Amino acid sequence: MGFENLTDREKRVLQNLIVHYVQTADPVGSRVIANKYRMGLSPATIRNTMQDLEELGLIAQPHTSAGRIPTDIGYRVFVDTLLKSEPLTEGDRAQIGAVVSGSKGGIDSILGQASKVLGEITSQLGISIAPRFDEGVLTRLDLIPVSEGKILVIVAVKSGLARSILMEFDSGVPIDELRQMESVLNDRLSGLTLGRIRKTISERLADTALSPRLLKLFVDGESEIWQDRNQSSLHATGANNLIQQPEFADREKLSNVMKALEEKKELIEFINSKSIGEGIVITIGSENKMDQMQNCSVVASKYRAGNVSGTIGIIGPTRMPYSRLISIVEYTAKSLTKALSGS
Amino acid sequence: MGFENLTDREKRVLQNLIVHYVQTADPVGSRVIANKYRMGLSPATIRNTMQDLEELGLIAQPHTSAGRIPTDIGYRVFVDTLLKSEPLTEGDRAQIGAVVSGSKGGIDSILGQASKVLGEITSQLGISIAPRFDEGVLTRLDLIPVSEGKILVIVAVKSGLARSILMEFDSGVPIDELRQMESVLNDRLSGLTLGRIRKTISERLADTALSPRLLKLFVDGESEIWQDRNQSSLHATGANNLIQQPEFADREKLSNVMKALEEKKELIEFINSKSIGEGIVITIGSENKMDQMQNCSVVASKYRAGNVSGTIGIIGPTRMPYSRLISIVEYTAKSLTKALSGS
DNA sequence: TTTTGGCACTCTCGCATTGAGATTGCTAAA
DNA sequence: TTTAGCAATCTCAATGCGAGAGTGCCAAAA
Repeated sequence: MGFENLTDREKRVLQNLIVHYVQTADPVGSRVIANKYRMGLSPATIRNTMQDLEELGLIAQPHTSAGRIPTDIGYRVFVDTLLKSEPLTEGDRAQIGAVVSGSKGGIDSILGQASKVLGEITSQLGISIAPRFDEGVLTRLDLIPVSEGKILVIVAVKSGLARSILMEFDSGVPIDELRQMESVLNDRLSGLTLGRIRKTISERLADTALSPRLLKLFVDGESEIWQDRNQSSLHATGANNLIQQPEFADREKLSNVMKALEEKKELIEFINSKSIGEGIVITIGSENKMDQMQNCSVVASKYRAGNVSGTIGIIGPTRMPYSRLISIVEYTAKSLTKALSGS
Repeated sequence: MGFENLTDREKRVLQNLIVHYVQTADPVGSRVIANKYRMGLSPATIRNTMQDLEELGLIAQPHTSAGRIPTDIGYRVFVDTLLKSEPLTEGDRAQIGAVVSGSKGGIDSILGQASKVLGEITSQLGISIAPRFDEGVLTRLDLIPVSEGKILVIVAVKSGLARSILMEFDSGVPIDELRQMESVLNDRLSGLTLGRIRKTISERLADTALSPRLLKLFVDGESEIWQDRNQSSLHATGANNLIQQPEFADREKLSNVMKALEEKKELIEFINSKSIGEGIVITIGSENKMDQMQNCSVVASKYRAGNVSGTIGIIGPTRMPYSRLISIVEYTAKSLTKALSGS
C-alpha cells in the first residue's frame, strides 16, 4: 500500500486519533491529542503532522473548523500496522463459552445463539452463517415417506451434520421403489462431496433401472437436496445496536443497511465472497463490494464443523473498536470449531 | 363499548378524519374535513362535532393550534363500526398467489416467502409463525443414526408436516437398540398429539424394557422433540418499511420495536396470545400487552395446515390503512391454508 | 532544522427572536 | 341549529448573533 514509510510520530498521531474518535464519535482536534495522550508535543506540532496525514488521505476534516476523522484508508492502515491486540475480558470469555458449548439443540440453534451473543457483547450486529454443505462429504442418505406423496430426504455429511428436505410428489410412491432408490443413491454417491454430486449426478445415475419419475427429482441439478445451503442459514442479531449508533442517525443510511440485511441471499454471498482463509478478515467501508455497506465495516472469521466450514462475524459502522472485535470474533470462531468438531 | 350512540354526523367526521390522517400523517383540521370531504357543513360546525369527539376520547390534539389525530380508542371504534371493506387489487392477489402456491420447498420456505410478500405489498412489517406442533397428531417417528453418537429424530404429524431434531449422545448406540426404541415409540405414541405426548410420556413408557440411557432423552418433558416449536419458526420481514414511517423517526421508539422483533420467543408468545378464532384479529396501540408495542397495531389471522394451525399478520404504526390490510391478511391466510392443506 | 506561541480566520452550534400560518374556541348573528 | 367573525394560541421555518472550537500560517525560540 505504500504507507510503511510513515514516521513514528505520524503513526502515533494516527493511532491516538483513531482511538479517541472511536470512543467519542466527535472529530478530534490537535489539542486533545497533545494533552490527553501526553505526547510531549505542542498542539501546533501535532497540527503539522495532521496536515501531512490529511495529504496522505488517512484523515479528513468534515469542515474547516472541526477536528479530523479517519478515512477508510486511515482505518485500513491502523488495522494493518498499528493494532495492539486486546485480550478478552474474563466475562466475555465466559459468556461466549457458555452460549457456544452450553446450548443444546442442533447446529442451527447454536449458530442463532452465537450471532446473538456476538451482537450483545460487541454492541454491533452479530452474524453467523451455516457451513457450506457443498464441501461436505456425503455419508448417508435416507428417504422417509412422511405421508401420501411427501418424502423427507435426510442428507448426512461427515462429522455429524445433517439436513432434511421435504420433497413433494404428485402421487404416492411404493415403499419398495423408495428403498431401492435409497440403496442405489447410497451406493453410488456416498463418499463424494455434495458439490461434486450436484455436478455429476446425472451421469452417475444414468444406467440405473430406477423409476424415472422418482429419479427426476434427484437428478435435477437445481434440486434443493444438493444445493449449497438454504437461505435460513443466516442469522443476524443486534440490528437494534446499529440504530443507536450516531452514524445511522440518518434514516436513509439505516434503511440501506436494513434492506441489505433482509436480502439474506445476497448478504451471505457478500460475506462469503471474502475468501476467508484461517484467520480474521476485515473489510472497511468503501472496501466492501456491496453498495449498501459503504458505511459499514465487517469483521469475520471462518469456523469449522468437521470438514465443512461456515462464517461468523460482526457488522457495524466503520468507527468500531477493531481490536476488541477481532479478539471476540476470533475467540468465538475457535470455540465454535471446538464445539462443532469435537464431542 | 358504549360508542354505538354516536350521531351520524360524528361517525362521518371520525371516519373522514381517520381516512385523511392515515394518508397524510398530519393532524387534520376542521377546514379539510368540511371542504375536501364535502360534508355540506361549515368548518365551524365540524369544529363543534370535533369537540364532542374529543370529549369522548376518540380524537386528540397534539397541541393547541393543531388539528386532531385519532386516539387508540378512536381507531378501535373505526375498525369495529366504520370500516368499509376494500377489495384487493388484482395485482396484490396475483402476487400473493404466486408466492404462496408457487414456491417449492418445505413449509418453512413458504412461510418465509409469505412474510416477505406481506411486508412488501403492505409496506409494513410482515409476520409469519409456523404451526403449533403441540396440536399435531403424531403419525410416525423415525430414528436415524447420523454418525457416532448423533441421532436424527424425525417427527411427522398428520397432514404431512415433519420436523427433524438432531440429538447428541455421549457414546455410540447399537443399531438394534435404536430399532427397538423406534418401534416401541411408534407403537405407543402414534395417534396422539405432541402436546399430549409431552405431558404423559413418562407413564406411557414406564413399563418398557428399553435401554434406560436412551430412554432418558425421550422421556424428558423438556425434550426438544415434543416441544411446541423452535424459535426459528418466526419470520419477520420489512423492518425497513417501519424505519420509513414518520412515527418511528424517534430513534427510541424504533429501537423498542426492533428489540421486540429480536426477542423471537416473546414475540411469538405475544402474537399467539391473541386467541385467534377463525377470522382476523386486530389489536391497536395500547391494547397490545407487550410494552414495546404500544405504538403499533397488529393485524393477524390464523391459517391452517391440515389440523395444526399457525399465524400470519402484519405489524405497523397505529396509523395504518386497516381496511386494506385486513383484506390482504385475510386473503393470504386463506391462500396459505389452501396451499398447505391441499395437494 | 524543528518546534512552538500567537493570532487572525472560518465554520458550527445553540439560542433567542421574529413573523407567517394554521387552527382552535368562543360569541353573536343568521 | 348553524354559521361567520375574531382574538388567542401554538408550531415552524428563517434569521441573526455570539460563543466556542479548531485550523493554518508566520515569526520567534530552541
